[in-house]
Amino acid sequence: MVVTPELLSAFPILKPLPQAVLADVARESLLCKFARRGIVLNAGQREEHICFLFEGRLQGVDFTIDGREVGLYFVEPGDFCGELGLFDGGAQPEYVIALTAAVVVEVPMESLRDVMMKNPGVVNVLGARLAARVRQMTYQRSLLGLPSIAQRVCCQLWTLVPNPDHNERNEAVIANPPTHMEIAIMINVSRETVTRVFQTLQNRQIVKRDGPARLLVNDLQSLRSFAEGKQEL
Amino acid sequence: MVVTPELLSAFPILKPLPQAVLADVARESLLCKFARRGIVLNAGQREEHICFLFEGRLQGVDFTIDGREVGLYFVEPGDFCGELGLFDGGAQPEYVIALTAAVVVEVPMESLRDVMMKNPGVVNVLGARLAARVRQMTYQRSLLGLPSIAQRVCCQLWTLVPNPDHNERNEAVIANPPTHMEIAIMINVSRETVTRVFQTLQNRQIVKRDGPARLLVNDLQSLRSFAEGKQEL
DNA sequence: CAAGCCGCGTGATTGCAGTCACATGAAGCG
DNA sequence: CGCTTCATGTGACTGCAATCACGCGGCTTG
Repeated sequence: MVVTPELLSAFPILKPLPQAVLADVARESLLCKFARRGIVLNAGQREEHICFLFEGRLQGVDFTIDGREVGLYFVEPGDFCGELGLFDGGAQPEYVIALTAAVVVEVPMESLRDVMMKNPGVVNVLGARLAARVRQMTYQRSLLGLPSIAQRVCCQLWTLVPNPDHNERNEAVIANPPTHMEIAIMINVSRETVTRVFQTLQNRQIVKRDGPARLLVNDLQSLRSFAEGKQEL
Repeated sequence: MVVTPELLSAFPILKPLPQAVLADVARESLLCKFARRGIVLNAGQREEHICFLFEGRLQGVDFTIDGREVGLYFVEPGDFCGELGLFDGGAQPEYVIALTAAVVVEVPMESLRDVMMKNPGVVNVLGARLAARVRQMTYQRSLLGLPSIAQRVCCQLWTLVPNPDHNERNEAVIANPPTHMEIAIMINVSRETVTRVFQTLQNRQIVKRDGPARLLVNDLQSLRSFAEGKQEL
């Protein structure tokens, strides 16, 4: 499908680029749709494109030596993934799969590498993004150190709440929430355990399902205090 | 203490730089010694230097909300840490502490940033290093997904074996090995559990202590098959 | 040299989350 | 429209690692 420069400029990282460059990149890019559970990026291969997510939710996953699934990060609309090879030419280390039906713009790695070489600003932005990724992974790792399982679930839920809502209001909506299983592999617990924590949160009216594609958080402040361990579930 | 350009060129990342540049950087750098448990980098602050490790072993550590220590990575001689701020100007996310007495070259972030701007090659090398860091964190995260605790310990031990020895011979030496506690926080287990696994490994003559500062691995292949889950402990 | 600290070793106990098994209900699909 | 698949809900059981408590020996340190 055709990709317009306007579509590309919807992504914060690409927005600062001059129109002419955007047009070039757009010409070489592809608009792809993925079904739920579709494989967006394959591990082990030298993937030939960077994926910009327009709609839906993706998850980076890895597998342990014995075949267990491990969740690494979520990708939200406006963000991208698969950029590691830009820096070292190496293979994609982890799989990226679609958690919901998703719309993705695939930009060839080569064209982005060219843009990167010519526009010093882009290198900096991409470097900053990679740094942010390291920070996020560090945070996620510290989550795994929490001894209380319920706290882990609440922390993960808290990170799924759109940032602007964190302090603003006392309720929020999480669109296209991950399934219990998908949350479970992020925080090293079993699916049933996540279900049981959600059950408790629902009983206390802290969260509420709103159809299959929306999760309401009624009481952000309570969720927060559980996440921070100020209150026990 | 005085830092010579020759000392700097002992580090693979700096080696390719022209002598003149190295001399400039050397003039602004400091040679620091840290005692065991010394704090090399502080979390939360905007640290003003990158630390190149000359001798000893460092560990990046974070803390959970409730104060538990979490191990993130080890730094070996020839490597460096604290570079994240170079990319996004942000604060150092985690602490870095000395596991053994250590000799460190502290290069001011500003001078390295200058070098980076002027030598496009350096940006690429630093970018590649950051990418390697992401790959390493991904691997470490997948370790945590392993259901068998003994396997986790063996995997971590395996990563401590110097790379060149991996396939070469059937024995190896780990210099300045981390304590059981320091290994424990890397893989989310208790100190006692690490001790018990080591006890088993010693009984089977797979590893052996050689004084306080050296750990002998007698049977690399066995260690490997435990790490890969091909054999149960 | 004595004191104290620290890293390591080890047993007993226990609680908690993993696992298994199955029910239920909603959503996709031919 | 019926069938299947998948996400979720829930109870019973159990095993395993965390925790606690303590001993031991070596190293620093005053």
